[in-house]
Amino acid sequence: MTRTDENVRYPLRSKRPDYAPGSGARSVQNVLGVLEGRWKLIILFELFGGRLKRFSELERAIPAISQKMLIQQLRQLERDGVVARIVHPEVPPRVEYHLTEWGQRLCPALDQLLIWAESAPDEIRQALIVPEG
Amino acid sequence: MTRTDENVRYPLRSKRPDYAPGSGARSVQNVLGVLEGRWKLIILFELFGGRLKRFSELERAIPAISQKMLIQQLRQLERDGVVARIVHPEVPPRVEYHLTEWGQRLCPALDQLLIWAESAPDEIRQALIVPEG
DNA sequence: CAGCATCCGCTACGATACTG
DNA sequence: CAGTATCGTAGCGGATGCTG
Repeated sequence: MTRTDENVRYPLRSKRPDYAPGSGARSVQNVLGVLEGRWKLIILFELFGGRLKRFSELERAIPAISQKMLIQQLRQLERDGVVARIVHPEVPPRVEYHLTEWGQRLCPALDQLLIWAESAPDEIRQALIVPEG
Repeated sequence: MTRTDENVRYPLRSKRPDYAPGSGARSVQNVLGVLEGRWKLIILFELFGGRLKRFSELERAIPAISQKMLIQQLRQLERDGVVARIVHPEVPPRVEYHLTEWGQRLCPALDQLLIWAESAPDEIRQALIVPEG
């Protein structure tokens, strides 16, 4: 068992705000927490493109991610019902990931987010450039 | 100067992935990083509702946030051109926050996110309930 | 190939106390 | 009222090595 990592659920990051407790807002915040995590969005963007993707395909598609993080984020997304995993009973093993039905419904939202991001004023895009590779 | 906190810019969480370097993807990732942070979305939702809001109004609206975090997140949002700050030269001081024009353009995206969040299957909403207050 | 296990640095976040 | 300063901590995320 890992010490801290891994299977913790943290809606909108670790301890949730007791924000409008009991109301709809609270649960919406919880649900949005599903998207938290450094690589979740990137992974989702990747899966939107190509229906089914193998673990190694995702690794190649996102060179900067470590194996640990890739698995961890995928597992959390799976646990939260956004992506699903297909294990092919073969040797060597083949595992494929894809979006669940609910996960696919994210598309419009992410599209809008992209549109917004691309509408960023030049000054802001400039300011956001982080030097050093 | 604070040790680590505060004025760090961390697109999509601290060190960005050298994901599709040079392409548009990279800068989109950077821009989306603007929304990162535990309270950013909550604050933005709050500001969508009521045009101008005072610091203390935000505090009251989001009881679980600490002063430090509220300021920090507001400052970052301000720096990134999403919210703006109006300081009224009065005693006692009055400061009001509101969305910039670009910030307002986030509305469709956040709307879609809400729609998605509310479309969560009951099983998932159930699973997301975190016990203990 | 897909994945766990483990050690570890770093930092985002929280709680508390103080100020103009 | 609207902040700043400081300290302590959880746990995210990286690197490396091992397994079926």
